[in-house]
Order: sequence, then structure tokens, then C-alpha cells
Amino acid sequence: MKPKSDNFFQKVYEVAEQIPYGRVTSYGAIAKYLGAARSARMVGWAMNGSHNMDNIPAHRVVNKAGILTGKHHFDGTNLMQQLLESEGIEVVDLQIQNLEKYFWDPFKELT
DNA sequence: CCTGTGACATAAG
DNA sequence: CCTTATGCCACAG
Repeated sequence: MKPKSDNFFQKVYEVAEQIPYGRVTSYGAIAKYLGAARSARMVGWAMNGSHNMDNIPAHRVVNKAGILTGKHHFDGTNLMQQLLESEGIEVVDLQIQNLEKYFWDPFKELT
């Protein structure tokens, strides 16, 4: 395990780095943007390796429902939520409120 | 080529 | 709301 390819993962990191402050996006959205809409899991997996990077705000990446599904991969129990709240994002019970308002769509913002 | 894996997504019970 | 199950994909070994 612990893959560390280049192409796909690299792209994931690139997009993740570009997520603006106070914004979030979903694994599916990133995957789709990368051309592998059904590889959302790969995105998450890629984030797994984001530990080695500095500019990868993995906490800004949540599932489609805006739930902090990957919070268990962070050190603390509420670190992820704290980070998001620090950015002005309303998070309740691990779920982002007004997701549409904070959602950062790669297609809309990057293309 | 085949197997295992995974921070998803969706459906079903 | 919960857990399972299935699909799906890219990649490491």
C-alpha cells in the first residue's frame, strides 16, 4: 500500500493546493475534474499521501454531502472541523453547513 | 494478469 | 440513522 504515483495523484495534489481559503470541495468533484469521475476513492487515497506535502489542505476536501468523512485520518478527533471553522466555515456534527455557499467547484473556478 | 486497497458514491435493508 | 453490499477506478506488488 502507500502508493505514490505521479500522474493522478499529482493532479489531485495540484487541485487540492488550489482550494481557496474558506472553501471546500468534494472527492467526487476532484475526481471528475481529473477525468476519473468514478475514482473519487483514489482522490481520498491520494490525500493519504498528502501528509508528505505542506500545501495540501486535506481538511478542505469532504464527501459529497459535505461531511468530514476523513477526519479520522487527522491527528486529533476534531482537528479537521476546527480547521474548517477557523476558515469561517460552519461545521456541525462533522457536516458542513451551507455547503453550496462554500463549495469550490474546480470546473467553475479553474477551467 | 491477478489481487488488494481505499479519506467515495449509491442503493438497499 | 445505522450497517452492508456493489460498483467503480487507478495503482502497487
